[in-house]
Amino acid sequence: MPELPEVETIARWLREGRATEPPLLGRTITAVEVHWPRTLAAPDPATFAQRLTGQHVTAIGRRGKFLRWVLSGGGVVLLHLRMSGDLRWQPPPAASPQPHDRLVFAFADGWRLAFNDPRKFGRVWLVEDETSVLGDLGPEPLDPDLSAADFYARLQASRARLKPLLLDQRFLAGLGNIYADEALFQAGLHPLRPAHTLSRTEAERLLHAIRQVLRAGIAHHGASIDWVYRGGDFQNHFAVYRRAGQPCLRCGTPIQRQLVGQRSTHFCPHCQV
DNA sequence: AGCATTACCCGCACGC
DNA sequence: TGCGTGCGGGTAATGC
Repeated sequence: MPELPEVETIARWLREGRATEPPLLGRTITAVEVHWPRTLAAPDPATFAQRLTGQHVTAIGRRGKFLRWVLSGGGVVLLHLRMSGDLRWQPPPAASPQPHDRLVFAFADGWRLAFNDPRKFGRVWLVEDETSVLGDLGPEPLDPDLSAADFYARLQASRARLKPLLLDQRFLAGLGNIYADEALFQAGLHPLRPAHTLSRTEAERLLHAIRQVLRAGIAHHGASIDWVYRGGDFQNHFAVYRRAGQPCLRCGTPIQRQLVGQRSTHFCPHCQV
């Protein structure tokens, strides 16, 4: 799934539609099918379907890795695709559900939008107060209001290792495994380095690297590294992720792979000290 | 004790 | 066939 860049991309095409797909904005919801109830974090399926019927989405946004739909009649739908979630438009006439369709939104003109999720990790909420779900998220790395000084202060406040810290959505919202590895490489920082040991200069370098890597990921519509998602081509621009044993693009030293906090982590043992 | 940090685990599909 | 791996994070367990 979709780390931030892909969520950004999905938000864009939900808003604008693609050549062969309608935009989500303004289309009236006539029914909601719940094929896998556990996908709904809240409320219960009957309430969810009843409250959405007759409404339309007036605005689409993103916060961290959450997609955000503002509803005409009040309330907000939040969607998290996790590892294998996907949103798929289905043209009329309505066919039987695809394998792994967990939630299907049906619209007045016959088009349908399916939340498809093989691994069943994805979640959808319908809330009045979105802070109940998004409240603990850290700042947006691409927000210009996040200053280098702020970022340095946040690093100073933590004794955690850099890699797990970058994946902690309370520290920073939206970074995932690929982008954490790529950003640490670009900043020349070792993933096991304790956060509070970074200098101001190193903190500034890291923030800059994070922003650059995220912008590159967005520009390439995310990465397609396995069967889950095949939209973007950022995988062709990885410096370290999934390149274990291959030569570092900067110094030629073989890239190392190591589990850190249960997540596979890739780095150059020479460039990242 | 109380906080911060880390490990386990959740469905499923794929490649070796 | 079996095993390792995974674009994530809630919760239980552990560490300080």
